[in-house]
Amino acid sequence: MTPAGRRAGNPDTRTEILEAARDEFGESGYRRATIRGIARRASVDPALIHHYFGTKDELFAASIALPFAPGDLMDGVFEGGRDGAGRRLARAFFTIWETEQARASLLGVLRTAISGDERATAAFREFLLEALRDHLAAHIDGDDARLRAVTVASHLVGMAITRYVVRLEPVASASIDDLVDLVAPRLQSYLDQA
Amino acid sequence: MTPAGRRAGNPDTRTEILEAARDEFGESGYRRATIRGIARRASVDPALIHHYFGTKDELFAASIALPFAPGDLMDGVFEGGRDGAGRRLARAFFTIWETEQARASLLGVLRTAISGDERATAAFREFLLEALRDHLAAHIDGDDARLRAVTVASHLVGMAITRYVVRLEPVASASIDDLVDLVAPRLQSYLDQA
DNA sequence: TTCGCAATTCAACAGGTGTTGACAGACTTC
DNA sequence: GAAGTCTGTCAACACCTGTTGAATTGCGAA
Repeated sequence: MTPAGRRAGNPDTRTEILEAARDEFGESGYRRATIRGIARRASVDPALIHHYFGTKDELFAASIALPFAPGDLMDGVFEGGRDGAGRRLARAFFTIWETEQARASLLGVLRTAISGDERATAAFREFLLEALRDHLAAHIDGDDARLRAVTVASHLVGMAITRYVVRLEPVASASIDDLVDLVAPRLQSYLDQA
Repeated sequence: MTPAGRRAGNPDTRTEILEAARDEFGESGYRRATIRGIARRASVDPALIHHYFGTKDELFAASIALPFAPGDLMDGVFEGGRDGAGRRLARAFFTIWETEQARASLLGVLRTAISGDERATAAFREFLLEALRDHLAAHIDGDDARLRAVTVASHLVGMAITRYVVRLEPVASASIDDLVDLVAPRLQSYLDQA
């Protein structure tokens, strides 16, 4: 189709590849996604992907970079103290998932981690640890603080799966406001119970 | 290694293959699991698998059969009315996941559904619908009954993922009693709120 | 203008995959 | 004990995968 050699103009093909990769990994996870599929989506030869990003591993790593720092986000959630933190947490969580780029990245990580790949699982575990569990536990009292923190994280992960992965109604097309109203009180109760 | 031809004795090789398949699909999901890997685990030639089960699809279908009927289970949960149903639901859920065979099957379904395979996702959706959402919603009042039912299911799915898939501590090695104590009140509150 | 470098494709590799058909050995039945 | 059926392996197929090296074309600087 496309003739060999450099194209006319100065198209940002590298970025197009990265976006195609993010979408493909988001839809299929690491294993099911193929270099050839990503190349097709970016209208590019597979070899070009290796030219820019090296191995499939490195491409995946580059494609799941998040447009925010989880730590900062958690700081915002607890800025006003524990009162209302459940609500702010729920809103922050769903808001992130609604932004297209973040959703694709998060889906890629989630799908890959759950697929059974040991390295991906470990990475996801670290992510949940640093981003959620430890920050949450720091604001919970009692000796089961970490247990309750992970339970909060579990609830959120579960919501993401039914809404964005399985797309089960009526959660899939509920408004964020409704979801926050519903979930926030239970999250808060996990945080508060002494 | 093993000589060609029928083996001595009457070993139930078919069952061994099925167990190997269940374990392999449970660890890796449909895509990552390979016929050759299952054959290796069952100490058998790959062709024998096709002889017994036909295609990989059919083997997967045979391997995820659950040793219980979800409908019956839900009947038990609501037998004594809505009072205490949250607790009975949580206990039933974790108890099932603790039985080895069921866990492998459930992991296989979960991993495959979340991997992005459209057919598997649809199947999982139907499963959640029939097994959880509709049964739960029938015992919840208010016009957001289905929304709250799916939220309950989401929480449970999330717990299964952190405990059995990601194995994030301290949820991974908490006792079932502790988990039930923690989660049941919130499930109950989803069921009760009018 | 020319020259080097970056962008891009082409063709091929080595390896893994599901699946198939032909063959071999042991149990079952008459 | 011979015939037939079930259990099992071997060898090969067609296909898809990630990856590589060489070749081709355009851009920017000297």
